[in-house]
Amino acid sequence: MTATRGHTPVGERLPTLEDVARVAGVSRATASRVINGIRNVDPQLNEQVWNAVGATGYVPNRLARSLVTRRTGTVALVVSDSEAHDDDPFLGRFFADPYFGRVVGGLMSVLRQAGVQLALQIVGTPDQRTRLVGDLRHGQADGAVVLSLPAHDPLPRMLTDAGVPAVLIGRPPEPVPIDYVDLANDTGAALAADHLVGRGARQIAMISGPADVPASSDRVSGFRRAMARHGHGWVPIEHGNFTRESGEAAMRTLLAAQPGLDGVFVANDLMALGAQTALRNAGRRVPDDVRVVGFDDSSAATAASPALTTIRHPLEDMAAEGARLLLARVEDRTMRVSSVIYEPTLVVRDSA
Amino acid sequence: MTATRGHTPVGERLPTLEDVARVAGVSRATASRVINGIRNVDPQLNEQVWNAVGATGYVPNRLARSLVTRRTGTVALVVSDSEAHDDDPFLGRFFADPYFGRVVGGLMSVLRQAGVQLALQIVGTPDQRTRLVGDLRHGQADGAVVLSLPAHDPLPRMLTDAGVPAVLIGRPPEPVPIDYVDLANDTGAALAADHLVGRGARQIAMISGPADVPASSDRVSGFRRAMARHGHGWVPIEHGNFTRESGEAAMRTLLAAQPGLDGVFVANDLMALGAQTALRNAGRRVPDDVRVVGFDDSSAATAASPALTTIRHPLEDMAAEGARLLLARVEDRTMRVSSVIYEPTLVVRDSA
DNA sequence: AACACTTCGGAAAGCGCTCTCCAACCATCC
DNA sequence: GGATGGTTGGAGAGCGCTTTCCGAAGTGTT
Repeated sequence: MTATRGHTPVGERLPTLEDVARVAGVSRATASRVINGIRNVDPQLNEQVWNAVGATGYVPNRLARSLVTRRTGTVALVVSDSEAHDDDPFLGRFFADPYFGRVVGGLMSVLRQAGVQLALQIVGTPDQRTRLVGDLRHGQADGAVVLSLPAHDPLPRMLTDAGVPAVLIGRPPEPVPIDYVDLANDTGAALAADHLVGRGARQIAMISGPADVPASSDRVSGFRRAMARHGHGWVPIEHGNFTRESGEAAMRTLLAAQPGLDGVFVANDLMALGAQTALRNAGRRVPDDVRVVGFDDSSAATAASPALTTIRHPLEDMAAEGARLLLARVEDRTMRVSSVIYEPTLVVRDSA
Repeated sequence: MTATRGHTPVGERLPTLEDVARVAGVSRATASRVINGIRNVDPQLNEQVWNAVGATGYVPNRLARSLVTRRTGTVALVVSDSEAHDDDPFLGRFFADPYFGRVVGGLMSVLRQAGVQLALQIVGTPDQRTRLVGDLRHGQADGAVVLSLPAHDPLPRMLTDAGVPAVLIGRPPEPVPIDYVDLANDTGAALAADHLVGRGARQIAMISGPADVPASSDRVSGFRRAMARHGHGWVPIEHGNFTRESGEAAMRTLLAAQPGLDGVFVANDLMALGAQTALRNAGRRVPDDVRVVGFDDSSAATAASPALTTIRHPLEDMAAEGARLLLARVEDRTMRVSSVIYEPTLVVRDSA
């Protein structure tokens, strides 16, 4: 069936508010009021208008509406990657990682109910950043959720300066007056430390992520502090870059330097997978010879063998809270800048 | 610094084209032409306008522009889930699955370069479908990429009827004149069959997905046909629902019915993971006692132990092609309806 | 019955932009 | 020198909607 079958035809174009008004025998203003439920309108006219809406098959034009209301019913999900080239393979990995999807899922769980849609934006170059901020100031979207990847990202600051409602997933690398949700990474690391020690490990090392990523450095400092409390004033740490391969390499290095190692905390599950491979290749059994604790409780953790003991962050909940925070700020821009920190939990499986 | 620092102030509001024109000493029309690079404009005026743009910090308002050009520079990514309740836990799983992210990554790789952004939409109820189609007809987005989950989804048909440019990822369950990209699921299943037989398996079964999902039924029929060619006129098949748990359960059932089983093709990696667990619990070694072949080559496949032999689909490439197809149709709506089918490949790892 | 007070619908002014006309201008040609 | 053709810039009409501002009713009070 064609789209207008059964409707009062109005030529080729889509029915507009004008058409509805004409059919209902009222003015455009009245039709608008009825449709938006503004002010008391005579029940009689009210019905006439709704009938006309039905007869014409009218659907409001969001664009036109947004132009005047300055509200779009859209928030931007900005993936900020300072090194992004146009076909950065890194981005492919990023999207394929469940991290991205979990964030989207968490956001959508809140946004859907508010009837808000999510527009995905990727920015890499300074140029793209400027354009993005410009578009956002124009109300291209009502606000932005920022997934900031690089260590020194000017974007959060630019957004606050421009007065764009924005919320960060993960704390800003440098202090910026911006709303954010984050995980207590240090507490999570401490949980891992306590567990390793509790399981009787004596020679404990850590495989960390890049030093300049906040989440990563927080895990390092949290782990160091907790280990110190357990009497380990110094902990060998090897850096990786959150990939499986880097975890495997780091584990080999660690093992070479300290063959008696019997416990390792790895800053994410993917690297932990690599570490397990390295351990297996070195003839170590997990968890009997070496205890391994990961971080993230990603799907990799349950797929691993032995299944990974790891630190779980409620990423969906965090993202959902971020969405709520953003929506609140869109509503009231003068709201006090706030942050919400989530506590991670230890998930004990087989690796430690 | 405030946003207008260093700019010719124009009061509280953002600079408009009008402001630029005034500063440049030309008419709004001329300023518009310069900014959009239309027609030959006197180089002198051209420069004046660009200077004015710099001086005012002007950024075009996309909304206003879209309203008149009827082009938004946005395509919608529609996740169609007929059973979606407002807080459907299924959707959470869907987003967390790398499938979603890989599609997004593939789409973005093309869309980014075209300067097009992606707006995520989830539709479940008939009501939401109608609204979505209405919005799309209005040019809320230039087109739609549809991820259709349910078996009998009216959405594809609705979109073509409404004349909205759209492309499906995965073939439509019922024939609809709509562009789509898909995987040769049957060929992939045949690959698995050949491999299992080639490895010497004699008693082969399959764990399939829901019968009414095209991708799933194609894998079943492809597998059956290939097995028939190898002389296995009949293959026991147990249904799962693509989750790990259902794979485990299906494997147990299969094993109970046919203890001598020595090869199994599982319609996706996640269920294959579950199947491996069930096999291990039943004291079967993989691949020595039972060979296992999965499907998808998801991250679960490499994380599994033993690592999964599986069928790889180039999902990113497929999504990218989908984006290209859509962009082409947006450009030329009369384009012939076309589909692109990708060939899967066998990835041999340790499980078979 | 005259007054103030409230309620309600319509006219019209935008929101910021594009693009069609049309007038003005320049160069060219007979 | 006037007619011709080709550029180029400006005026202004929209795109579809919301919302302010008013005037016209309707309600209640003295």
